[in-house]
Amino acid sequence: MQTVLEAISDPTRRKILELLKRSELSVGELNEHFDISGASMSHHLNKLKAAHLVIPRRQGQSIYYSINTSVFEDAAQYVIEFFQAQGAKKNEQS
Amino acid sequence: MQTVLEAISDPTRRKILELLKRSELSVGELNEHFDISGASMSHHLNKLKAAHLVIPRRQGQSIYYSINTSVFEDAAQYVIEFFQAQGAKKNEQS
DNA sequence: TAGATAATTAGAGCATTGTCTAAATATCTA
DNA sequence: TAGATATTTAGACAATGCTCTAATTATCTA
Repeated sequence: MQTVLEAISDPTRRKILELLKRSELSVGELNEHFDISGASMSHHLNKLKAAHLVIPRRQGQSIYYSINTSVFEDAAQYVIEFFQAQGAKKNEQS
Repeated sequence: MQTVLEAISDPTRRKILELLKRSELSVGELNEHFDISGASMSHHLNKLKAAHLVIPRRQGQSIYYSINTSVFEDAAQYVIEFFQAQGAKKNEQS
């Protein structure tokens, strides 16, 4: 979970995830949405891969990335619970 | 929101928040739960303050910190939406 | 097989982060 | 007012992160 939270703490990587939520994209297609080098894009994709948030699929010369739904949902669950515990505390007090 | 996500990407700060969700604590009381110096604890509390996730209250020589509920809930909402959009996409596809 | 294209890896530069000790600030109490 | 206690700030240090260009790897195609 640590790698997931670090992964989504960077704005570029959150934007990558937002784009991939809409559709699978190649590295080149992804990079059209940013002002960074291909090497930097690879760096961010490596972090997302390390957190198992994305999955690469080679097709010819291109590599297409897509969201790893199961990890994405696990992360959602963790973060939601982390924050909602406060709501629970509030109810206890009232 | 950026500062909030960076704030919760650190394990020490998440643990601080978990402790404060249960009850307001002074810096010294908080620090008993960690193996770091008081200066490091101050550093983390500064980050949490910068994200408006916690609120300090001086009482005598001690400073008590508590969760800033409204920001905490805003952050929850943001993160939930960020992750749940993927669920929405899944439904579209099915 | 060469050359072109797509992506990753290597290596360096610079900023940021988390840690520490020491010094400074704020408050209490004798 | 002095000394003690609680916390923050200053300054330094090592590790990590994001960026770049250049080189490397993998694939396709003529």
